[in-house]
Amino acid sequence: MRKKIPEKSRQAEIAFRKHDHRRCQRQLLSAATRVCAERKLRLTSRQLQVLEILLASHHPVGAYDILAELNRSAGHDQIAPPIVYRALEFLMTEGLIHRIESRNAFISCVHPGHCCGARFLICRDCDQVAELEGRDRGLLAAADSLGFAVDHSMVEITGICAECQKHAE
Amino acid sequence: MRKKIPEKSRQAEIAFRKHDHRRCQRQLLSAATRVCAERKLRLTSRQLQVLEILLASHHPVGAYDILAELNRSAGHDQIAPPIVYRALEFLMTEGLIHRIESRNAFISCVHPGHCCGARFLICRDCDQVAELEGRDRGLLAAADSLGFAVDHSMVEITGICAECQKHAE
DNA sequence: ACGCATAATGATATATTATAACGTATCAAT
DNA sequence: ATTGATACGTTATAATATATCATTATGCGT
Repeated sequence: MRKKIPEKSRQAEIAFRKHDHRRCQRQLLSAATRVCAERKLRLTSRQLQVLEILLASHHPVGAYDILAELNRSAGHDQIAPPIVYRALEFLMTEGLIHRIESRNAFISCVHPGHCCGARFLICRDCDQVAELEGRDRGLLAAADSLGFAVDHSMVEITGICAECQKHAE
Repeated sequence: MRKKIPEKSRQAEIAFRKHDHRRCQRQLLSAATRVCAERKLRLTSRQLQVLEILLASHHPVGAYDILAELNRSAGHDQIAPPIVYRALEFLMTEGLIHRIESRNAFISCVHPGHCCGARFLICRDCDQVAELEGRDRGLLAAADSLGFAVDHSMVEITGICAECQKHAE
């Protein structure tokens, strides 16, 4: 018998569930805005642009895809890589997005600003990424027993999500 | 009270312990040779060369560092990237080495050929990497409860190892 | 030993991802 | 208005990875 999933993590696997993404997007955007306001940071229009591109889906997006997207809407003056990477760095520092190392790509965080030790399930069929909330107690305990002081943990699980398994049948 | 670490995983955090690395290296090399023999695979001299470079330490090594190392011993005819990447691919497929995604680098496996769901502790001070053995039950259970079919898992924990913490005091 | 199929290597070119370095613009606080 | 901090813009280049095709080595059946 599995323990009931706690209230706080209900949104965790939203990527794999059918949901009103418009709404999801709006909520995440306003949460991000709120986080920046609380921290007295200005979220510049470039940073916002990049964040919005990532909020558009639960797929990871590469820096150069973001760049292309920006250039599409930029008109004639082309934007260069550093601009994207800087915006990404800001957003990561503030915990509004994550980097998916196994893809060299970025994804919006589903609980902006409150993330530590995020863990991802990456569907290699639909390419969507779900973010499990909460720390991994077993792992941290193992590190602890070796006297290892954890700084940052990165967990990326690749596989096939429930939905895609159904379709494959 | 912590459960006793099982026999099988005793070698797990060897990277962070003082040990006779010559011996460690020899053992891993012969284990790798044995694995290839069992699987009726030939371990070519290139592949062996690359493996030996990785066995030299418990540090992750970048593909281009390996390349440089090969070229150092190669004499005048220079070796090109694809050669290294191909050898790395072979070694990874056979579970003789791992890729450390957060570093874009590679490291020898401490239990060659029998690896699944390896988890790494990466010391950002001494740069050594310990490989925890065994799967992460909590994580797999979480994936399972969402109906997610796990394929491959990547766990990389960054921090400071016990030894480096002592030195920093 | 010979020839075939397979797999690994070698070589060239290029794609993809990321950063260094330096100057300019913006904005808020004084 | 001046200043200090931060983000932006621009150019160049570093670092990582792969596509492609020709060549060589190896294992295997005869």
